[in-house]
Amino acid sequence: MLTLMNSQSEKDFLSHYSVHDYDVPLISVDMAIFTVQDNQLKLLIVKRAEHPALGQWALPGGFIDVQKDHQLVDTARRKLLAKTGVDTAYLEQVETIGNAQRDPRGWSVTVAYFALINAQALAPGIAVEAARWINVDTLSDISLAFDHQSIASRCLARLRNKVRYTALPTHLLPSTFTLTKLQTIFEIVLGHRVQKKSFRRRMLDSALLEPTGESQSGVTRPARLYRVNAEAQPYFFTRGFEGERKSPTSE
Amino acid sequence: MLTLMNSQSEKDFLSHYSVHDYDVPLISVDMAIFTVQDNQLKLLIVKRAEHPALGQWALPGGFIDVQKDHQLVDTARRKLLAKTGVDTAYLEQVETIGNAQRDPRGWSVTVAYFALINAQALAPGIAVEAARWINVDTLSDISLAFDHQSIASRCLARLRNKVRYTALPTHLLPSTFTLTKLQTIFEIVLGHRVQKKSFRRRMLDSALLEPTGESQSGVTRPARLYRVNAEAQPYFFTRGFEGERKSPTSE
DNA sequence: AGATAATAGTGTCACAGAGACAATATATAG
DNA sequence: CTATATATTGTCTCTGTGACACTATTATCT
Repeated sequence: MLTLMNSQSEKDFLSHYSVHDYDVPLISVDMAIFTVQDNQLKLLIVKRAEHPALGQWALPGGFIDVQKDHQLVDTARRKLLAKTGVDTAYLEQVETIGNAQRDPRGWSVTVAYFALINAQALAPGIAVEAARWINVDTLSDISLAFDHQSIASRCLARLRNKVRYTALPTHLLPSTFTLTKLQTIFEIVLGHRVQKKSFRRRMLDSALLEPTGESQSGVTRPARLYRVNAEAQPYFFTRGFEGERKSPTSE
Repeated sequence: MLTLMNSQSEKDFLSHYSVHDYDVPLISVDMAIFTVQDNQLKLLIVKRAEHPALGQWALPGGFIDVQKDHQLVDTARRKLLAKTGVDTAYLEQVETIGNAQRDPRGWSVTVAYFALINAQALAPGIAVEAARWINVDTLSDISLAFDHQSIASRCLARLRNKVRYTALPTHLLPSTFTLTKLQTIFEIVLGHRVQKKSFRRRMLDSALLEPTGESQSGVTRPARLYRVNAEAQPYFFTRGFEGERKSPTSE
């Protein structure tokens, strides 16, 4: 009953189909990999080892391997693992850009992801020479291949925006952490201070965290350790951090 | 100085490059086109005229035309125009899905967009037989080709979520409208009622709208007409609609 | 042992914006 | 002039953030 007006069966159609009969765009995956080191939010860039843009700094990325990659995010995961040695990270698709200008090879589409990784999990020796962590604040000073600077900016904007009303930055920390550590990470990512009380209220009321029962002892009062609550669903706070309420110096 | 270890120049490289030397995925654009008719949020589906999945209902979509389309969104715009006759619509990229299973032709990537159009702008006669507007509430009862049901759900979820803290539904109305009309559209999209006062406060305080100075006269008190403020930047409310505060029937 | 320094954690009020609900305003129709 | 229907406004409550000060707990110093 599916024959309809077209007498060719789907099976016949598929047996003669080849993507190479068409003028197809390139498709790739590019990644903005973020971590926090030295109290700075940093982005990984790599030096291109192949044409085009050989020798230029760029975001890690590459083509889909239709044999190895079961789905799109696997391509991202594979690139992440290759460049950082990390296979447990938060990955989020940000945007797909496609046009005829962005790559000299022709019409090209790239799917941008961002990843958050814990700096402690980084394999130390990997690709030191061909890779660099740059402070995101210096992103605008740096020249990257293709449209990677713009892609990186978009990923950063998405991250910063999302941090306002989710608990994403937990992924930038080891599996257990103190609330003060977590707050510091939030502040680094957001780029401004937040009120201690507001921060703690949010985190503790949301049930996103659970206490491990242990404390981190130091030279001062020990801080309780927390981990991410495994049962917690992705959670959106009904209000974001609002930033400062009164600005005494500016009207 | 860009010669490096690789003696081939980028020009040489590009002159020998062909995308057809590689195993590349298919890439397409699929769209969830929404409008409001008869006080219902509706989604456009079309009957497939070609293999594969010939004769099945699906989301409008298709391949990038590397000649006609300057960028990805142009593909979406072109498909939208072809199916609805509408060329002024709100378009937003939602998600890109890629895997080996979703299309029988092989590894396939699709970029999903949603569009909001004003029902009054619809060209009446276009493709009536091969297209249908379905109520989004019946989406789960309907079988669509490929993974289009899942894509449509994601687009709907994105739309509903975004309506909570933006003024997107203005795009579902003609260029001038009353606040009551706008509120009704919000309620239809959100799927629940909102408080009249809250709604008006938000809209009027945000400066997203500006009064036309005119009123719509009817059998009762005339309602002021508004239009979208052209200078207004995309605006996110600091709080979303919160829904009902007390639920008297459920504890 | 007691004082000090330093960070962890809490109490409390002000404030903004949403929800609830009622009151008032302004058209047309009869 | 009155009734009806919808538009528009007033005002109180409620929730969650910002501000800021206060208390708690540890190690170290004297």
